[in-house]
Amino acid sequence: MENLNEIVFYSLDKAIRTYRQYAHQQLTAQGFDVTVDQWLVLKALNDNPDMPQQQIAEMTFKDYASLTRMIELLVKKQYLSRTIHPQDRRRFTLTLTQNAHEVLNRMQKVIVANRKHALQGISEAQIKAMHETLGQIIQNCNKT
Amino acid sequence: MENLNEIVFYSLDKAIRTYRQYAHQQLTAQGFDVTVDQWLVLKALNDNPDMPQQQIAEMTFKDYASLTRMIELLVKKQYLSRTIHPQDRRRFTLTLTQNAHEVLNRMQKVIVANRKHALQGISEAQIKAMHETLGQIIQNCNKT
DNA sequence: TTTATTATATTGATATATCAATTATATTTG
DNA sequence: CAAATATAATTGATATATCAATATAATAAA
Repeated sequence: MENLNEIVFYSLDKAIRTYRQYAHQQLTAQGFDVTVDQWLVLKALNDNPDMPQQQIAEMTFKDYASLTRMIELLVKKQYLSRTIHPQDRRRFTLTLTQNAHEVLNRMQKVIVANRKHALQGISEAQIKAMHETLGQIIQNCNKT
Repeated sequence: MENLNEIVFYSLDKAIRTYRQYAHQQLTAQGFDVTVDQWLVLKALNDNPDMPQQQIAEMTFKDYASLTRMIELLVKKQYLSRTIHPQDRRRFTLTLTQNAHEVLNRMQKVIVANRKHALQGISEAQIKAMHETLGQIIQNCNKT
């Protein structure tokens, strides 16, 4: 019991990696060329149209630099269009293309199915408990 | 309550990222030039001297290709020495240098403190429950 | 024993993570 | 208004993740 604390972070790491692998496999198997991370960014941009990139980055748990590069990629893939922001010329207005909307719609079913698959046999109560524990860990690690 | 399932993976992701950031900060603050991942690989190699890289990779949840590159780095940093395996010339024997042993010893205290910090205010029972839930997720995602 | 197959590890290409430095623009302050 | 400061985003350098392809050696099959 003494070393239980010591390995829970490995399980955490392993669980999220295993889930990501599974989710990615399902998506590519269905012919989507959007990664889980790219999906997350598109979703966040879609739900928060006029939000600065930095806040999108925080919302998606991504580094600013990473986000910049992901956005470049999504523009190149023609899922995003980037125009200068009318009020603040340091910023950009990022708009999802029609193509992006279609892909998001088609992906939704797979995403939901992935989560359901990953949570098979786990009760709402367990999920809630884990959620709370994770919240505590996040809080702890944000303190010095 | 309906969308609880849908966000637990974000919390998972966020928790492990936040923990890694915290752990990394603590290590660099104490002057260590070994990342958490590198530490994990050194530890695994130390505990399993004659194990093939593929198994080390599985044990550390790393991709084979990633591991190859991490090992290169660790050799360059003079934490590992690499010699051809006497029984199987496709393989290498990886040995920790004296320097690596010393660093591992000195890091141990910080690593343990990091985990303790991250788990403040969380009971053994909660940790155990989370551990089980994570195990179930891992199992689920390893099935088709 | 030669060939085919399998196993071990590396390499290349691309995506993401992180830190530090930089550019461009806005805002504040003197 | 001009200088200092702050903000938004990008860029560079390095580390890691992932997939596909390759090289080399070991083993199995013909």
